[in-house]
Amino acid sequence: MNVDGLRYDLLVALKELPVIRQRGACCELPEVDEDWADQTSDLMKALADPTRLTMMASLWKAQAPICICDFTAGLDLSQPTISHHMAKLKEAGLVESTKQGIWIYYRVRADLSADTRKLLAQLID
Amino acid sequence: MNVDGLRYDLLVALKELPVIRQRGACCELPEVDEDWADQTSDLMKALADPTRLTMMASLWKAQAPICICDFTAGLDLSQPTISHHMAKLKEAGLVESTKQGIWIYYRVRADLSADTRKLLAQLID
DNA sequence: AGAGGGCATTGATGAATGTCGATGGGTCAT
DNA sequence: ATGACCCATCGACATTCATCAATGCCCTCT
Repeated sequence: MNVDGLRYDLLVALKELPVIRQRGACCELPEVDEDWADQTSDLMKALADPTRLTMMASLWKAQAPICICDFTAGLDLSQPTISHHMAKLKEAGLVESTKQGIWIYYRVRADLSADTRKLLAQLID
Repeated sequence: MNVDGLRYDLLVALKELPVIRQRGACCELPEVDEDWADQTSDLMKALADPTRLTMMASLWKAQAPICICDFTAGLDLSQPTISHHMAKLKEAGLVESTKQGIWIYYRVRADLSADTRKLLAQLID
């Protein structure tokens, strides 16, 4: 059954289908802040790797500083690669480090925003 | 002031610092599920792009199907690029599509897990 | 049937990314 | 001071990714 070229069963299937569309005519999109998209995608990029996610989850669960050497020993990757991934987490503002003799301890950044903390909790817990 | 080669101010700064460490000795890491890391990083990768985040936020806010042509008209990218990004969101299981005449409408997947919904709400709202 | 619009797919290209070996700076024990 | 250990940086390489032009399929209107 057709009415103006639209099938009613699909109209039902599509909740709140926009207006009857005409060729070449487009609708407006909801406003999405460009800066938000850029910043949030940067955060997602920092977490878009299994190794970094594992590191972040370890630090989150430990609630305490962890030495880089523990990651180097525990994860099956070379030391430069571990260092590189941790540097990315640091660059993203997710972790901070403290030197302790010959060791360097990393921890979840103390002044992380509440939003970011909720996000991590939602991801990891 | 030094005691056993450790400075007290750093001990204070580092809550719950692990045991006094010896050279060559490493500690155990909190358990992090490997499958969780792989799956979650895949989800992060799907969201690790400003364009895809904008699309996802539009669909999330609209709470209704949106025609691809609206994204093509609204975002400053070529039609194949828009199509490519939407295909990635679909492959990640975040959106679903319905054909409607010559148009294709996308929406947030109806059977999205509660966890993923919470994550998106945390990100977008 | 023919024309034209909407969208996915393909192929190509430049940029970004993950990984490692080699190197170097810094710290501690001998 | 010398050696050993920890870690970051550099250079190189292979892979992945974002992007676009060209193409083709499907749908609708005439």
